[in-house]
Amino acid sequence: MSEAADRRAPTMADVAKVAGVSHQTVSRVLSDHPNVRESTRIRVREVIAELGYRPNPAARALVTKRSRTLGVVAANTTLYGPASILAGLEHAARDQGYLVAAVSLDELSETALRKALEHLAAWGVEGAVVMTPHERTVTALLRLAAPFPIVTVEGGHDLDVPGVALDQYAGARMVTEHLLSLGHSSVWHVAGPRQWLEAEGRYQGWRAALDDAGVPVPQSLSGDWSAASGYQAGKLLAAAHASLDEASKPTAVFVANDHMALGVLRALREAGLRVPEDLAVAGFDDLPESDYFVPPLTTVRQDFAAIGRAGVGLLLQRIEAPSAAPVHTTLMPELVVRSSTGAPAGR
Amino acid sequence: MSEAADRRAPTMADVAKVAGVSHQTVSRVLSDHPNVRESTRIRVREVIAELGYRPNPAARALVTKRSRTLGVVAANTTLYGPASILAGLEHAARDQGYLVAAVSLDELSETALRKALEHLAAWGVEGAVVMTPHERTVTALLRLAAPFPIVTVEGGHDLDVPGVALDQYAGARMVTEHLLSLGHSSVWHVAGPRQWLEAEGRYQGWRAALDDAGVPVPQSLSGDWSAASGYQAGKLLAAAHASLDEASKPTAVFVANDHMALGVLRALREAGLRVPEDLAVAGFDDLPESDYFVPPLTTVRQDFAAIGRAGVGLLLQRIEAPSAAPVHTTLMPELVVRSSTGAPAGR
DNA sequence: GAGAGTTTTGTTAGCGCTAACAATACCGTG
DNA sequence: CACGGTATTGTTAGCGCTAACAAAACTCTC
Repeated sequence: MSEAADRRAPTMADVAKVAGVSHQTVSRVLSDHPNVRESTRIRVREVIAELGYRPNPAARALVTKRSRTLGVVAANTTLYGPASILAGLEHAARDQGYLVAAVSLDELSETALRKALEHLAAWGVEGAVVMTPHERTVTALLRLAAPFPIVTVEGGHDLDVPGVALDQYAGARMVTEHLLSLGHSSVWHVAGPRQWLEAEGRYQGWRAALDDAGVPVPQSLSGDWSAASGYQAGKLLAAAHASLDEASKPTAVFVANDHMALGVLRALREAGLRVPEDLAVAGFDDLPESDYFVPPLTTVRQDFAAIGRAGVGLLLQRIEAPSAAPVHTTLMPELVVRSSTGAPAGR
Repeated sequence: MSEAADRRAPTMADVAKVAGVSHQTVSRVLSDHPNVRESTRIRVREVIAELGYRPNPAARALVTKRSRTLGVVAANTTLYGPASILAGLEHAARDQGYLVAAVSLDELSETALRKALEHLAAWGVEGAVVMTPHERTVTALLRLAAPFPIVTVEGGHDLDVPGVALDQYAGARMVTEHLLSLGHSSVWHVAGPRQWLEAEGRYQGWRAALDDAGVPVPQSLSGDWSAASGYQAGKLLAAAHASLDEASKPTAVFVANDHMALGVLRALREAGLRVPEDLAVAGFDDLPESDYFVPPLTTVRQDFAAIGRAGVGLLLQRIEAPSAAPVHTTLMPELVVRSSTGAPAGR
């Protein structure tokens, strides 16, 4: 630290001078170019370490036209699912040498999405993953032309944008069939908001399972994913249980996510109904705490890390070959059976 | 689109040529420099819109030496609290014209933190917010010299790094005093892991409240923040309730977070204890679903958006004046009373 | 309507890096 | 040891932008 006032970060030229080579040779060492004599490589590496040299990413991006940055646009990042996917995406991107710029949408409007994409464009991201659970977001995305490739997560597959999604339909079928196999004459459903693609997929899977089994399809209820809305739906279920005749009263319900299922459980309990004896309940998501609900919740688990890896993989592929046909990746969920649908005594 | 093969993005020079001005004038329009004739400004703006010109952030960063990017390092981003803070930080940063690069730590080691900071450094962030809930992370942070300013969130205040934190101590006192005011002879505690600063703060607040009230301090239990660990602690509490004499058995417990409180509630229920009649329970965090636990949980709420704003504010301040004395901001939590500590009948 | 000031615009240089090409150094061969 | 070839290194240009300075163009005044 004796060299006075030289507080600015060392540049490639500084390294070159100290090592007694040209700056280009330093650049070659940094990019692992094969044609560098071993002794030179070692010497340059020493000087780099000694000076604490760090390549300037802006200069590199300027000349290579690659920012090595990916954007991620997500709504509801405080929910377990989206948050897990975000973490998975970041992990995968970092492994590939990319920085992740996160933008959270606090509202699902086209305007908010446009602003988010513009923000990312202004910083020159090479591509972005957009978590588009909502129908509105998807149509907005189709209208909006971003200056970089885009991949969707949970965005449905009838798009000409590549995407990764969990097979909501299959997951819903699994739970419904599990409930039917337990001897229930039918299965009720508390759906999520219809404009959410996940809600729609789960609804369709539930219906298809009932249709295939040839059992009657009860009126479906719906909520907004929150425990509060599940509680309201649960009160309706309790009322139906109390007032309908033996043949048509609900004995099993598939709730579209675990948070709402929590609300349902509470409402049933308050109404004096026992789970699963009077009414079996299943959810979707497998929150870490779902095993500690009263009773522990049967639910559907998804592999978020895999979703993140697939999303980043698809995006990088898209960046390399922007014109290739859009690819869709579908991941399978897994049924987790706990006592809310059977084994009344609990763990 | 008639100009063939001109697929590359327009540059400032292109805009200048079309508008019949020098590129510098375009630059001045972009940066709202006052000395530009109004008619020129309008003309340039038109051409910018017409060509769909977007300034190249790498070129700008190269010459200004400002990336206008902030890093955020966080562990446990799938938990409600950290996820909310992350969203708050992103929001505040975007308002200030900054991009947020998110890095999630999947392990709390010094190595993981170092790698995360190096990753951010390699992309030239101007500063970073590090969410350092764990003692180990904090000491690691002190050892690690990042080439940019750092601000901590929930990192404790005995550092020479500026930080924002919620007053855990005050929050814990509030709950404990609330329970004492209800007539309980003492309050038990299920703590978080001791190395977590939040856990420590809550523990100290609980103890201080008991000491000040001159009541006996029961043995404290502890968990790892998860519902599973809360369940284990709950079993111990139930056992204590069953076996201790009337004077020393637990009648009230303050659990260090809502997830563990959920586990405690389940264990107590399984043991046949009623909440709040046999044992009052309070948590900390106020999850969106805490109002739907059985029974609804008394807890402590924090303002995450405010934490985000404060963090970004502190960081920007630090970037402007890196040498200023470290400032610490403390935010006050709020007690939310629900039926798990009283009003047994519920809502 | 010339001179001094004030706007407004243009010109030049250079941020730190990589790509392309040019120039050496080194190798084995006959 | 001169030759062609290959391995290694150096030189030059330029990515797209802002800062600093230089030059016009426009104001006023008297």
